[in-house]
Amino acid sequence: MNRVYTLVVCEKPDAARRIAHALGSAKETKPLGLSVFDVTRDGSRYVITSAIGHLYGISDVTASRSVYPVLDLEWAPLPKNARAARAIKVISELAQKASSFVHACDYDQEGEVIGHSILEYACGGAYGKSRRAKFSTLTDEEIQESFLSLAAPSEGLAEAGRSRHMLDYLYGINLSRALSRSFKVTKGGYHNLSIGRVQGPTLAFAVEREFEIRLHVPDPYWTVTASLAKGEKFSAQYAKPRIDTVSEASAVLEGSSGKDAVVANFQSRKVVLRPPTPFNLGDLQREAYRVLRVSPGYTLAIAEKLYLQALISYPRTSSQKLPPSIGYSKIISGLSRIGSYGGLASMLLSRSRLIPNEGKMSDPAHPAIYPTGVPPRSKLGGLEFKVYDLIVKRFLATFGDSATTQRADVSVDIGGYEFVADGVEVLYDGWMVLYRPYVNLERHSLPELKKGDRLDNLGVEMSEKFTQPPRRYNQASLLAKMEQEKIGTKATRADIIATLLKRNYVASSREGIEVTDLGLAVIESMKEYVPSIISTDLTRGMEEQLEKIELGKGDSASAIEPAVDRLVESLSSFMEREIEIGGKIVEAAAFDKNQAATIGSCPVCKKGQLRMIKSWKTKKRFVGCSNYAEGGCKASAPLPQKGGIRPTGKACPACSWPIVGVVFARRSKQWRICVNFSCPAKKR
DNA sequence: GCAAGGTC
Repeated sequence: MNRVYTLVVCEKPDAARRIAHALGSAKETKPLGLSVFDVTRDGSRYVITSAIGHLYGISDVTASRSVYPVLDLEWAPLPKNARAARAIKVISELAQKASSFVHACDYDQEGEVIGHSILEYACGGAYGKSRRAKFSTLTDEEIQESFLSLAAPSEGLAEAGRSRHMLDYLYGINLSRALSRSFKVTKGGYHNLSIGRVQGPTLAFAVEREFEIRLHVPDPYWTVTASLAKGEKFSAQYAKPRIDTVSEASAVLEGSSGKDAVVANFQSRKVVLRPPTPFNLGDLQREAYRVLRVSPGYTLAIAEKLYLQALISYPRTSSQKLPPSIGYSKIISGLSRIGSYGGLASMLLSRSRLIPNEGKMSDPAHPAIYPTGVPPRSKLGGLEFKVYDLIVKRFLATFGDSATTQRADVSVDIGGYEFVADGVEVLYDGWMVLYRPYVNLERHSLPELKKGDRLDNLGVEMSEKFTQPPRRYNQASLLAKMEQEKIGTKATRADIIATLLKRNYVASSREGIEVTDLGLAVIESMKEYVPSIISTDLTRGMEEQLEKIELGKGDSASAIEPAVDRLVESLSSFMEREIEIGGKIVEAAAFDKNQAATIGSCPVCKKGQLRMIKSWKTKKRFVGCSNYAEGGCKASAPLPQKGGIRPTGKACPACSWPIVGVVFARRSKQWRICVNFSCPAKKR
């Protein structure tokens, strides 16, 4: 056997496996549990192994977590990560006998950094002499092609990526420590507070919406609706959709009730609906939330799994474009042999030309998400299949014909008042056939009408309504906002939202995402001392700098040094007033805790509030009175130990103890129980 | 028990 080999470093074990299989028949060994593949192709021997994501990161050389500012940073193996440490050991040993190196991590900024660290620190500074494999999908063809056109590594990209790590660490760690320290010097003890370049603006988006909602004053208005028929029934709205006064609405109602209804105008026109654009990750996450109610984070996890099985292309992409080089007809004929896609695929395969309806967004390293056409090796699980099906049908639909709908508008005169209605009907399905059952089009029909037609007036009604505050963000719409503002990466936006929830800066309720008092207090303190951290400007400025570095027009130091100067200045003014800031944060956290735990007023002492308490001893939760201390009220009651407890604000009619809701799963039915253990209404 | 970014 050839003793000389090229060491191929991939980003993750599954990528190493796919690359090895694409290059030939590989022999696998597992030193320290890490897969290593040995394969010979065209007379060259390759030893292929992988990282497990980042193996190195920035580490703090100071020991204590309550010290800031931290400014001396260095790259080091990730601490407390035994798997990463084992991978470094294996790669270092393989590197010693390697004659050359291939950097085969994902082709993007972060992938460049992952490979750079490994080649520099575990392979004796081999980054500069390594060669880069560039692929955007893990299909055999793309991998083989990438090995035929190995290029020099992108040093600018690596430096830009390393600078990004530095800046985020400097801002994030120092400001998070400043917040936590302000809490500690005020109240003592540690409270885990954090802020960063992405958390800051994301929380600020939710705060802005929170204010809009809290400051909204509902304005009454009235609507008048008529039930009409000509063979087919339909309803029509008074032409002024918002009537400001009850007297005006009553006049319309009186003037139109029981009066002749005559078509004053009828128009219909054709509307062309273009096919949907290919999915980028955000589009997929939003659509999966809309049609499957799957959270953005979970959708990404499923897509990642499908990618590693080579069923779809790289999912962490912002592109909405599908270049012809991916081989449209080959993919579609592949799909025609999978499951029930044969019929849909053959509709497209019979065409002379295939042209996808591309969107505007692009990505430097990857095309939009598309199915590879490779059949699944084993049956896909329920949700996995649903997400795969969504991706396949979206891909097919982008090649479909434009659909045509008929849009009709009618205006009806009823006793001198104008009422309007519209109808939407599909004349030609086009791409919609390919995208069922995910098409989002509301059809409602109108009967065949023409000017002068007399209609049956089946009754007119008026109703009072109130203007509504803007809707709360949910996880999908907040993610969409982050995407729109270009904050975070496609791969981490869902995680950032999870962190805000974990910190209790926001809470997720049935209505959506609500900002807590703690979240408000954190934003207020940052607004005063480091306003840039809650604004998207910080990211914008950083991106500009990084792009220069990537293109070789700037260096890391010139981006980092001025940022450190500004940060140090802000931190010192923050520290000067940390007791005052801490006071507000402590108060807000206490308020939230109290708010969350309060179940209702105490029927025994009639002074205190009943709260949910977790026993130190038994770790079980129960209800106790806030008036318990120093010989106060002893009222208490057990609680179910499983499920979410929701205050209802209602009292039991039989015993006047509070009624709570118990939920066992998201969106499941809420069970309402009286918390009083000896409530007379309970049959025991 | 601190960021944001990878991956498991």
